[in-house]
Amino acid sequence: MTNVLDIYEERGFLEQVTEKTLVRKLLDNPTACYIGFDPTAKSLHVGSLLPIMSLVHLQRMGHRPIIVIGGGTGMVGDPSGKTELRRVMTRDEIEENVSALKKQLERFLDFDNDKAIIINNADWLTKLNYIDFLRNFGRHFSVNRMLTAESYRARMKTGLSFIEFNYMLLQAYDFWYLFKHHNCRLQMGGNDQWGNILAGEDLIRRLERETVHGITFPLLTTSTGIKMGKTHKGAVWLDPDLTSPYDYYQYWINQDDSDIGRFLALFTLLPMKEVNTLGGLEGAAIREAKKILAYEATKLCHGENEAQDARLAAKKLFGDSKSFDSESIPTFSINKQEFDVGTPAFILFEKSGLCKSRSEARRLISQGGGYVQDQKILSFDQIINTKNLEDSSHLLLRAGKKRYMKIEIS
RNA sequence: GGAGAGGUUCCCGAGUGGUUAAAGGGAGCAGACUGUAAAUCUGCCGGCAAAGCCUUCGGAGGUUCAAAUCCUCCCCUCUCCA
Repeated sequence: MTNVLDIYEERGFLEQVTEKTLVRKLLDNPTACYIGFDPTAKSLHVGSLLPIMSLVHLQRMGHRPIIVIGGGTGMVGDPSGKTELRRVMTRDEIEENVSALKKQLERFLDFDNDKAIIINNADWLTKLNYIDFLRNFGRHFSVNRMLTAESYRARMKTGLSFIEFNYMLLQAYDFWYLFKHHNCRLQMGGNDQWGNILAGEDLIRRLERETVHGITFPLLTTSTGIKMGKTHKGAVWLDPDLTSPYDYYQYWINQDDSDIGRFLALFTLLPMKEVNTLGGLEGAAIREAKKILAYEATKLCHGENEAQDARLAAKKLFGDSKSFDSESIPTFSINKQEFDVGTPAFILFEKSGLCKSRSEARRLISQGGGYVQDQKILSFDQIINTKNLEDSSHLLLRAGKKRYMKIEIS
């Protein structure tokens, strides 16, 4: 049987490992492994996909993923990767997010019979007593050591508050808690978590004289060096209400050529043979690989049907024979009366959500980036009404080359 | 607690009484070129039915015909000292 570690290695998941031979040995047998997720938003986004995929592989190989939602640590704020003090969230906000995230993860992992579990660290962290905590756990942390951690060193210039400084202790405590209660001997996370993971490993060694392990993943940036998952609309969410499966599919298909091979390995479950073949494509042929990446990634997140719809919509909108009727193109409804009267183009663009403001819509159209039924709109205040429909039953607006919006008349 | 520096539009960062919706860079958007890619070039990049008007430079007041810029108080951050 293959060891997950080999899968990770082959697919490019590994950045740092505490000790490879020992981790491999550990993973020869079913193991509980934890990853923490921040409840700072009500949905996970593409940036969290890498850890999620790592758990998918883990579970497929017979191990047990433990997802820790940082409801407790979220109240403190992880300084890693942040240049500024994080906003402190209220308990209610966090609670709400915790349940939303749980739902999303269920798409990727099987939680039946506790094959994977989700827990909120607020359950144990909020019960801690300060003095007891200091005496029993705080004594094992050397401030001198902590200050050498990259995450803290980076903050020495810009400032670091005491509440954030404690984050590392809490995450270490998490690891210890999971070790005690769930026999968890492995923690994974983004490379910015390395220091926190080591702190936990260290704590468990001191308290329990046991060796546990950690793995970190590379922090993904696109080839252009930008953090993944941002578009002009903001983050790319896994929640279909925040980012439609159509947009999700489009996000993947628009990735840089040079990222495709790497992303296929990380974000799909295709066999590596296939990944390597697709990743080796060059020139325009890469588009085929992108289609597969987009389809597979959408399928994992939203299911097969949604992925097919998104693919079909893309084919219709971007293929040779353009057609404008597809189910999964983002749609905006307008009532018939209002439509018959007519609306200036820039207002329609703003209303439908294609543009964030009317000014933006004006600019777009003035610069020649606004289309109705594939016809360029010549002036921003051109009236759009029934006449533009021609034979069609609905209207298709386009912003730039790639963003579409279907207008339905109801 | 003391001394100093600072908080500017998504981010970085200029600006120290009118010519400032605020330089420059990054990100983003559009056009050209393409392959729904990258690179490159060009334009845009607070809002508004818009050659005008309105709102922005940590917050609240004040001086002035005129304030991001000057004064007062407050809040926050950093550096050094305790």
